[in-house]
Amino acid sequence: MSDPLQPSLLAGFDLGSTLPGTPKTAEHLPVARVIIDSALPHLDRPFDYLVPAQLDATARPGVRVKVRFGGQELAGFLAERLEHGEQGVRLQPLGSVVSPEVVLTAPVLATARAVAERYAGTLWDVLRSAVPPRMARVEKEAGTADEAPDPATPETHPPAAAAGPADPRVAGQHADDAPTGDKRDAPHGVVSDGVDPRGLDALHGPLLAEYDGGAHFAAELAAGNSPRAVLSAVPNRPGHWPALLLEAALAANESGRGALIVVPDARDLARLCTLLDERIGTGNYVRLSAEDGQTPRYRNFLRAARGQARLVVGTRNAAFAPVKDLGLVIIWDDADTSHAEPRAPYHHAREVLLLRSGIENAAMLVAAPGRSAEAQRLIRSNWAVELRANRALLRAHAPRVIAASDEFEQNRDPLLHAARLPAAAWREAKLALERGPVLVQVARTGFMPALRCERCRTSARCTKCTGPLALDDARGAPSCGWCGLVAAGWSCAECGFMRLRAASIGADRTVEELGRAFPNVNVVAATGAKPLHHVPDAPALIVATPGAEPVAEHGYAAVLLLDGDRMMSREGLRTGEEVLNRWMGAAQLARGHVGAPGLPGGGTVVVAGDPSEPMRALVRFDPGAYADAELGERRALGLPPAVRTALVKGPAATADKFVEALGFGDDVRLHGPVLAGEGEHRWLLFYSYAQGPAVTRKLRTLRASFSAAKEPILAIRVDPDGIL
DNA sequence: AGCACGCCGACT
DNA sequence: GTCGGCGTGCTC
Repeated sequence: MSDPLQPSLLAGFDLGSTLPGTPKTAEHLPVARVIIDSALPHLDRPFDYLVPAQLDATARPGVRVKVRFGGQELAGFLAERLEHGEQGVRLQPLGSVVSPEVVLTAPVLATARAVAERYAGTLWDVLRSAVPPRMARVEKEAGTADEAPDPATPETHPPAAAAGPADPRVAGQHADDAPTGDKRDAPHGVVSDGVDPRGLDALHGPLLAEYDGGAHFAAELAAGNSPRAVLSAVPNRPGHWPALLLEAALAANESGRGALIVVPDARDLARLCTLLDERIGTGNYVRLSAEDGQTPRYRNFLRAARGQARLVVGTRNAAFAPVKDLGLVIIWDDADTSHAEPRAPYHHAREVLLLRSGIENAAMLVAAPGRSAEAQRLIRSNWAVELRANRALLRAHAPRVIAASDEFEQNRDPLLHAARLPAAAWREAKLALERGPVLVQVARTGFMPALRCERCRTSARCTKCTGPLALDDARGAPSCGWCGLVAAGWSCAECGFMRLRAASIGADRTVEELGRAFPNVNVVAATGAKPLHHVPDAPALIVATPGAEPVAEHGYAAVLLLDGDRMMSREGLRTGEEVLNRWMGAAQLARGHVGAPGLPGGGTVVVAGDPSEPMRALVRFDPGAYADAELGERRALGLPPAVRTALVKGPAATADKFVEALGFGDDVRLHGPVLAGEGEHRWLLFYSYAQGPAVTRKLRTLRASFSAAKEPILAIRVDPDGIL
């Protein structure tokens, strides 16, 4: 069909052509620069084609095309139309325009290019996550590019599990209504996930103004300027963060610009969308999430691409969403690991938005319950301002935090010991259960994978390299966490016993044990596998793994953080930061110490474990200070994110040759080679932010020439997480 | 992945 | 002198 030599396509197009049988080319801008779908690094550059006259109208920049390349038909995006191609190159005709829909806008392409450059990856890899696959049927559905958003046609997501009942009164409200909304619109009796009906009045107030510099930030947004800010949200305010982010987005809308909000996962997205449905109406924003399924995802993507909404919200790939006149990008909880793309080039949504805000001259807001070291770096380098919560407000909303070092207390009562419950935690929980629900955060199984001898409790180690043995679901048998050796037929080095016991205790077992420690109390589990979004304001013990904590309507009377020591014991540069973030995530769900107007007070957080810096930061409820101290320390040690890193991995000979050929001097620290799997070598590079662009450019070009020389393609990861 | 082009051996 | 082996490199 796309073969230009087919007579059906040639019919009528040989008039004025240079050769008989050659189709006539477009008169104006006859050259199309095309980005082709190729996994090969040395082909990661645009190629030019001639636009046949018959494709002139549809071959616009940003459309999907098919082109002949080498011997095969390849998919591609038309990047731009030009008057001339490169000198001395015989151009082939464009194969076909797959769809007239413009799915790759110029700023998104520029962002994707910057991301590919920043992560030393190929442009096509980035575009694959930036532009969802085409679903042809969706394009034919009702609704044209010029049609106004129609709230009566819910072209959006399937009903989210957590979504509350829709309020018909808000349908038809438009995004460009006053950003503060109308107090009379507060729906009474509508209880939705994370939104306290009694607190809704507060949602309509200027929430940003509660942060130092927040009012100014909002005013700048509304005035059409592009300020940049980092913010740690005030805890214990059900529905606070979605309302806060919406307020910023609406301020940007007020200046006539679009806004984009990226959240870590479907659960957070459901919370945000519930609020958006109530406040601006389902038809007035676009939701983008890979979890919605391909067809709804493409349908929503098209609405954004056609400019039918000025607010786009979604998970990490939404960072590339086409938003007309983008004025503000927001990332919520940038420390959440879900923001990192698991496929090449492993880009992080925060970095994508950072690059994009620069390219589109858009404002940026990095908001989180805690504070990542990267966000702190933005403050330290004066790239962004810190919006600090009003201290009185923070004091009222922050819970009382008790650090319980459990060493001596723990062993007294066998029931508490079994439940890993320090006496102080038990006492607080007992008291709190008279006032409301109590959250118990336990570490995820994967977080404490150590195995021990079932008889003598000696930790199980690899016989070859003494690395820790771990039970891997995929393999079934225990294997070494360092060298990967499968330890079949293990026996204890200390006592010879042959059975292992998992040192990890899953949420389900904790439920059992807590049930015994708290007779007559309702104990339920909330984990990733068994999610629970919302719990009523009634006495109960809620056992949850980090990230899966349900929201309590009026906050938890107490929050117990039990597995601190186990979580802290994991090796890794970011362990402290991750643990604090997990604690903050749970602690922010506790009631405030004093209690804000309309909200009960008396919230307590008990954190069990040995004293540590993250624990001190939690007690002070100051994640910013902790991140700042961490960043200072990393700078002194020359470790990320104070510096940037890159990982090169592949067959030993190629990897070594590659690193040597990079030819970096003393300004790039080289570590390696480390044996990484079967015959593979891994190298680590450390370099400054200033050198970042030069280093990644070199990595890309060298990888391209290695690829052209038919060397095996190396894995390159820039700023990899979880390696150090 | 395909296809051109090139260098060298075999056959007319 | 010409045909065709397949090895190397390019693909708009």
